[in-house]
Amino acid sequence: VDPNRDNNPGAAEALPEPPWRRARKVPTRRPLSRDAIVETALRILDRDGVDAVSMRSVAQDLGTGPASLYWHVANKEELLDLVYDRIIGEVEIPKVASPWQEQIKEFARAIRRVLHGHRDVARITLARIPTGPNAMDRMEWMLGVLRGAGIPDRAVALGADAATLFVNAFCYEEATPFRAAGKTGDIEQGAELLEQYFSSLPPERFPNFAALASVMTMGTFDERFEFGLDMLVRGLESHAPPTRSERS
Amino acid sequence: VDPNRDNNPGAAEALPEPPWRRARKVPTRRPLSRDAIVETALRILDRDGVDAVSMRSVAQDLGTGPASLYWHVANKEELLDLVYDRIIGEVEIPKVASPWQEQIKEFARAIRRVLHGHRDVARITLARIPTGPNAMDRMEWMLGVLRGAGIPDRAVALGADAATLFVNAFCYEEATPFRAAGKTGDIEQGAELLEQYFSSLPPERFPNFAALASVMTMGTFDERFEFGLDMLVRGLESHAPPTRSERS
DNA sequence: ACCTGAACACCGTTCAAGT
DNA sequence: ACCTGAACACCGTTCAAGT
Repeated sequence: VDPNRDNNPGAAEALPEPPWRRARKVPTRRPLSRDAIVETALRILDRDGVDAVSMRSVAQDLGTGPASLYWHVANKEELLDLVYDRIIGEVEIPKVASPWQEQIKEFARAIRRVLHGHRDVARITLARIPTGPNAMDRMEWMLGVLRGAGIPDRAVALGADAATLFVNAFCYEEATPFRAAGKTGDIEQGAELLEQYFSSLPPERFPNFAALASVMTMGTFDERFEFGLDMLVRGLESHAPPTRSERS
Repeated sequence: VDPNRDNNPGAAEALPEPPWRRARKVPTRRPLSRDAIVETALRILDRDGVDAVSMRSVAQDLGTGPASLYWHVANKEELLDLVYDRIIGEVEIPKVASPWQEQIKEFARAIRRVLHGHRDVARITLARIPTGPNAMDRMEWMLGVLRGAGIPDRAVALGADAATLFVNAFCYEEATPFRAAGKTGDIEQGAELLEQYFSSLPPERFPNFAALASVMTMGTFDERFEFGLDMLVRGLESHAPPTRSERS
């Protein structure tokens, strides 16, 4: 786009500017647009995390004031919706012909990977019902896989819902830095403090914590995710018709 | 507490004030305390929801300024931790002797009920690792039930984790008013709009949505919760040793 | 030991006015 | 049609000072 050019559809074809005429006030930036705003928000998110994305910070990065954004997006909520759908678009839909259980798991892992690639973006996924085109395509795919597995419609709808909830909630937790009793810190340090706390508990009141202390805090996020995913798929499986090997 | 009374442990036993002496400056409120602050925060939460709880609003209800709270709580995060543990204390630990599956389900339902009784408090549960005494007692109980079911330690720890995640995430979603593309509204209206949207989708791109449209949006929260809960318990069950009837 | 006022560095959104 | 400045009504937290 040439900002020195008139953008008037009804006008005669534009001619080159006469050389003696001064160029129009030099534009310090390209014009605002929904896309430019979303892109900027995403850049700030990737750089400084979700809390750093504000109407003000986005506006500042675009060289304008916060009020100017409201022509292009309804409010912050809508802006985050757009950012989110853009990120979900990065999730590749598995197209290998593997058993449906493995396809679902691989898809869940892909979502986790992509969310992880954008700082703590997972913290904005839970509140919203994803209706953007990218999210819709992926949900459509998931419904297809489950229906293809012979799971009854009701279980497909409710199961896909539960699966989405699990993945989002897990990533949400994972994206939240360790917080306990007002102290904020990183995860490594948090796990250590937590283990200390658990093993300091009076064992007569907390015999199970005492017995499980090592297992409770040892589980890495990967381990916890895979376990939850597996539980979920087992739950879904119990709604699927028996396979040939099970029937025999 | 009589505010006209000295609170000096080392002093001689207090006498009645001589009637001619003017009463001390009339105290407009009882002194601040952790408990009073938590109680006030909870009252505001119950009245106006989680977003209305701020250091400023709590302070105002107590007749003071926000800075005064910081002597008693480290920060807002810690205050919310305390409020949360207090609410979790309302969850009754099931003590009926029913099968472990039913105990877990009843417990999950109790948590949902209690969270529901306090507006959108579920929106603060996900980020925090509950380490308050009430939450710890309840987790201890849950670990006991799962271990009692013969589930191996690793599966107990990871399974309890996943179960907590599910209940909290579900209630979180349930507590969030319908939000889509920046529009905010209540849930009834949201379900309607969502159904409209789903059934307006091009069926050649979204055949599964088209087929499931009614099932997707029809599911009430109760139905979705029970389904997810059941899936979860089925997943846990698959880690338990076979029962007598299954062995035979 | 406990509380306070004032200040710092922020928010999202609206609205009349400008081009 | 698109952008702006200024204002409104908020935030959480700190810190020196008071009692």
